[in-house]
Amino acid sequence: MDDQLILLFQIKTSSGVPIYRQIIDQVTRLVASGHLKAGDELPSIRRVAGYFEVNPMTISKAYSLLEAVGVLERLRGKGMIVASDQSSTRSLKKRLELIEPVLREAAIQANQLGIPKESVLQAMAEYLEGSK
Amino acid sequence: MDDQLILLFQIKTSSGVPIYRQIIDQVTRLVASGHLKAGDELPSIRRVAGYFEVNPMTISKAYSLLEAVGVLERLRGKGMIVASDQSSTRSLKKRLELIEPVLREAAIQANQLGIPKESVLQAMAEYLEGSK
Amino acid sequence: MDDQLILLFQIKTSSGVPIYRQIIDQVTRLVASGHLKAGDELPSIRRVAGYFEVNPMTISKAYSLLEAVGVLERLRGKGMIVASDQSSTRSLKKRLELIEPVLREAAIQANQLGIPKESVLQAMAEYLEGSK
Amino acid sequence: MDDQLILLFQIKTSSGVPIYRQIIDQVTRLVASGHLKAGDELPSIRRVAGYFEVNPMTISKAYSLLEAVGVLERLRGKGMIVASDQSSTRSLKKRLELIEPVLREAAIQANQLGIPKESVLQAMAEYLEGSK
DNA sequence: GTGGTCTAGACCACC
DNA sequence: GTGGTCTAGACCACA
Repeated sequence: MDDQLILLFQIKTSSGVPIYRQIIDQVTRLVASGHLKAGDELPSIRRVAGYFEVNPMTISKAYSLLEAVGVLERLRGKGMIVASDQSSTRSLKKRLELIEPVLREAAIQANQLGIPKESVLQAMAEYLEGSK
Repeated sequence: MDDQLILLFQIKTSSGVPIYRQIIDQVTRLVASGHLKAGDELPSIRRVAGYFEVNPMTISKAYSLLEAVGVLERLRGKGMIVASDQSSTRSLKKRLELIEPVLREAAIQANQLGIPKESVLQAMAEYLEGSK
Repeated sequence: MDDQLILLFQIKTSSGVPIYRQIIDQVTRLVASGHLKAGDELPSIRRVAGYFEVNPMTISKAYSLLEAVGVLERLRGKGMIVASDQSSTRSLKKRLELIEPVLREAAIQANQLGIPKESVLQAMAEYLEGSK
Repeated sequence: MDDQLILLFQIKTSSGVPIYRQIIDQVTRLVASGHLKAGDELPSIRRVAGYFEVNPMTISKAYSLLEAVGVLERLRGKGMIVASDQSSTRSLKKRLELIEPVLREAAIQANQLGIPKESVLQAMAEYLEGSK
């Protein structure tokens, strides 16, 4: 497992979202988008914990929950790998479902603020380019 | 202070988001969108608490934080009103700043999922209509 | 009683200090400094309340407390006047005692902030000129 | 977090000033004067509450407001630390701004009492020595 | 271990 | 009537 993968993680210590949640969400998306494929190894708990200077228990919790959901598999003595059956999460439809909540929330807030639809979409388009 | 205003609040107990946060967010948006103007009275802590059957302290916490941020003002012995200087939150630019975080987050997630820009904007457009 | 006197009052509705306290403190200082002398009439409760758009009860409370302390006297059907015996509050020593609390508080805060003595005194000197 | 820090707090129950305000003011000054630096840990809510025999919520309120103002930061599951960006409160100029209100108030009162400038400054100088 | 949230109820100050 | 402050104690989430 090389360091490259660790760099795929983006952890913000003070952002309201709990660290283990950030890990879970990002692994889920990396798998759904195909950046991580069935059988790929994940960086060890110790590596991630050391790299981000967080408690190993926190990473462990994230991995365990991902295992419970069927996204990861535990390989005795080796570590965690992406589970074999990930077919269901690859389709565009499935991926759109994953971002539906945050899109809906954004839409609600925009409407409550009375921001015109065009302005919202324009801003969104910008951010989509910017976060590439 | 009539009942009309209380109806502007939408509180969902146990939706993850703490009650006092829901109040804060809604008042902020009502002010930013112009539904609440400088000098407008807010429903009293006890009224809101009674109406939604929550503890007065919970509402008090929300109002106090809104005062600390400068959105509300206290009228001793009378109640809370919208603070006089709200010029900074009215412009479209300022309102766009208020939803920037959630839009950015949505953009990041979409890109991590590898969803094409057009699909995201299309979905967003739908939700904007839907939440009106 | 002319309007001049009303102008001697400075009421800040939103300053933490209760309105009736502001009235009391200012009358006390006006008497101690000799701006108000024994027998002088004070503006009626209605005038003050009307001028500052506050509840007459608030002004009444302040006058009553000043009467209880012996600073004012009630003249049946006429209003309030400065009490006859005010000799004890006129000396410089007595007046210095009146500002001791606020000076001490300022000194404590300055020391906790580690501000050099000279800077504090210089700032104070400025404000003394400015508030004349 | 050792006991040293708790000793930096001075809480006077029932002195007019609410307990949570006393905490806020003292932390603010400790940070501004450099006694507390960015990253320093604060004594836990439970420790302070236990030490002074006050309700944890009271201390929590103080810490929360200090976080809202940007003086403190939360370390999830660990505690509160002094926020990283405190550059704005360190300079002598900024510290002078912090005591400006109380100095101004003192100046106003002194002038209303007609106390000569020299007497005020002399008294102030004494108190500055006395409160060291 | 840490802080966050909420409740139920008390007492106070102000208007 | 209004909000402010505090208590005592419960339960939860996070590390």
